[in-house]
Amino acid sequence: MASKWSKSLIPTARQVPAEAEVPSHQLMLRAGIIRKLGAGLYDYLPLGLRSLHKAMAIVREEMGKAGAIEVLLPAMVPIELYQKTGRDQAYGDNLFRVKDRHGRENALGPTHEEIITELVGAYVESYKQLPLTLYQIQTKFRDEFRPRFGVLRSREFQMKDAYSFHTAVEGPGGLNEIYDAQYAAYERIFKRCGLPFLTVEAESGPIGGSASHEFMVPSPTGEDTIFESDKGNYAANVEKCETGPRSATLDAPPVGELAKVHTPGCPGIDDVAKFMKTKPKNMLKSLVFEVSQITQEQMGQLRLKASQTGRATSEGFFAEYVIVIVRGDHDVNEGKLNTLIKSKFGNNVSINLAEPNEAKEDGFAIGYVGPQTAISHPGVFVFVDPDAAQGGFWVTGANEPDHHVKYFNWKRDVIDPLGPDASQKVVVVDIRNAVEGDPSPKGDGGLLRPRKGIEIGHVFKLGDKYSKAMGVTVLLPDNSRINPIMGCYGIGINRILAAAIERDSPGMRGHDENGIIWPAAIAPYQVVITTIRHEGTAAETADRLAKELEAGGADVLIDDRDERPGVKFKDADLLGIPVRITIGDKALATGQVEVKARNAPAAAKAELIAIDVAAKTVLEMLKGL
RNA sequence: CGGGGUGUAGCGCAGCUUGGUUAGCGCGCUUGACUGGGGGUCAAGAGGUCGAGAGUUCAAAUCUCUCCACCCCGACCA
Repeated sequence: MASKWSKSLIPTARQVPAEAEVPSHQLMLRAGIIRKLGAGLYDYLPLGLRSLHKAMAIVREEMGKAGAIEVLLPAMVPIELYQKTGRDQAYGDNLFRVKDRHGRENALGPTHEEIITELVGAYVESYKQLPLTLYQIQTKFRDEFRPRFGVLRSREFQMKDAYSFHTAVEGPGGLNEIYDAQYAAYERIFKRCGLPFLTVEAESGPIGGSASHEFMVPSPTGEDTIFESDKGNYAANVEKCETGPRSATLDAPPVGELAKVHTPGCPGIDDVAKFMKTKPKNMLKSLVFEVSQITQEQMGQLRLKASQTGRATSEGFFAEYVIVIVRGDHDVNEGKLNTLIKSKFGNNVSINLAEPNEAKEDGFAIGYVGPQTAISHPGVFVFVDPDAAQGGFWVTGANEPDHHVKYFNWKRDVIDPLGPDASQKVVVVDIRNAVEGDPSPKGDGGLLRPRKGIEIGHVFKLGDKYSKAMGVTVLLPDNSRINPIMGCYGIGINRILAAAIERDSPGMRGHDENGIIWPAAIAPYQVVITTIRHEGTAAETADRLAKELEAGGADVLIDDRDERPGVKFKDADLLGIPVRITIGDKALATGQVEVKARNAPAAAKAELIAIDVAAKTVLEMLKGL
């Protein structure tokens, strides 16, 4: 049955609620799709739920085609499961915790690797049962620092999360095969949802794992920064984005005498630059990181506190602190740093910005640290970005509070004093976030260009991180046991809706000055029938057309309200239903109705079509929307 | 968590500086009339713990204190 507007709950608003900043948020509120209940908490009204369900249906179909099987796990899970993998710590305050009446602690799941692994551990005993891909569509909870942009970053949201289990990475049934199948399914899903998207290499973050890709809808309102090579053969999230070779020299001759400058109350780059009348790009920024070793059992909890500045461990030489030096106008990339640290010190270490007071006790003048620290702290490693490993007029910290130096020179002030240790202690390496114009890592002369994107999907190759931590094994043909290899694959369903409204690519605009322009596949209705006066023949014709359209598979909303035509037209545009059929006396007199696509230019006239063929014509039209 | 800001009718806002009738305006809502192809006109209405609590005062939306919620920027993150 077609829906009647007057019988539904579609509270449209003329004015934009003050809290909404981005177009999708504003329009979802104005069109009566969502309503805010609290920070990052939204009611989905009838229109919103319809779209959500449509996106879910597409996801389910494509998951099925990719061989994934649907399950439903509890949203509330015992905290012990997350403790087993250390993610109760890794997720930190983002994890919602609830105590039950017996005082038992539970988490509201932010993502379900542990829970699915537990399930598979219980029932999957043999390699014969693998590969296995399970998925669910479920409400996830994350206690975001700062929920914002409406449903783009909310504290409760619908996620499709799939998990695959394998005995091997390569070969038939291996992780790579399923990863590729999920990747392909994602491309089909987003294409069907009418989203212009690109896939980028990504950092895996607290989920962990070896490889990962994100699916991004380009949009100026996106929170992620993507870099693309202008040769079109490389794209990555800034968190992951590598750069091609950049030249570096620590041998450049000094351009002036090292001079200490009193810079009272200027710990920040910008303050110092202003104070010394120079630019951040002429400064060296030194960040102090603390390296800690972590045992497999107590991941994320045990921190080794060394008494000296450096010491020997089973891993070999072990630094307690690492200094990272980048140009003042650049940012340290913690993902790159993490990878670097792990390759140097082993997988059991983690790295964090040093706690200022602790570091001060250990002799670091936080806020005024410079590369010369490497000399006074024998155990400290120094990683230098190539752009910082140059000659020039460098301003940097003097390693004492309220003082900086100018004319710092690598060779004279660090390399030579260190002597033979220098090459081991001072390492030049790509350690910063990419910036516009950096060389592409493909090394083909391409240059990196930035843009913003909304992350709608993310796929990961997890390896055995979770199966190992959870103690899950399967038997192989030779009767040996392994921890299954895993992949995981997430889609933010709510974000599909917001991204559809935000989208702005040629021929794929998600909104204009009049309202939303839904892609037909996830529009709450495909057709809205607007009667100029809802009575008599017009009302009957509306019902008749609705019936024919529904027989053809389209969802129809009949605007049966006793409103003036102007109001109905404005609301129809605001809602963004792909096709509007207008029924008025003039056309009706000649047996016709008017048909207009929402994405047609506002000035374009509606097409007059005979009632008998109207449904057929509209159904045909919808295929292209 | 740091910085900034806002809480007055469903939505958007004024009033607060300088305390003083019954707290206003626009949109929306109700009723009636006229109207009827891009957010109509007129008339009559309904709707408020002024975020909460405490204090000062003869008197508090307005001044003071405490708390709460929300928004923006940042640090951190799907």
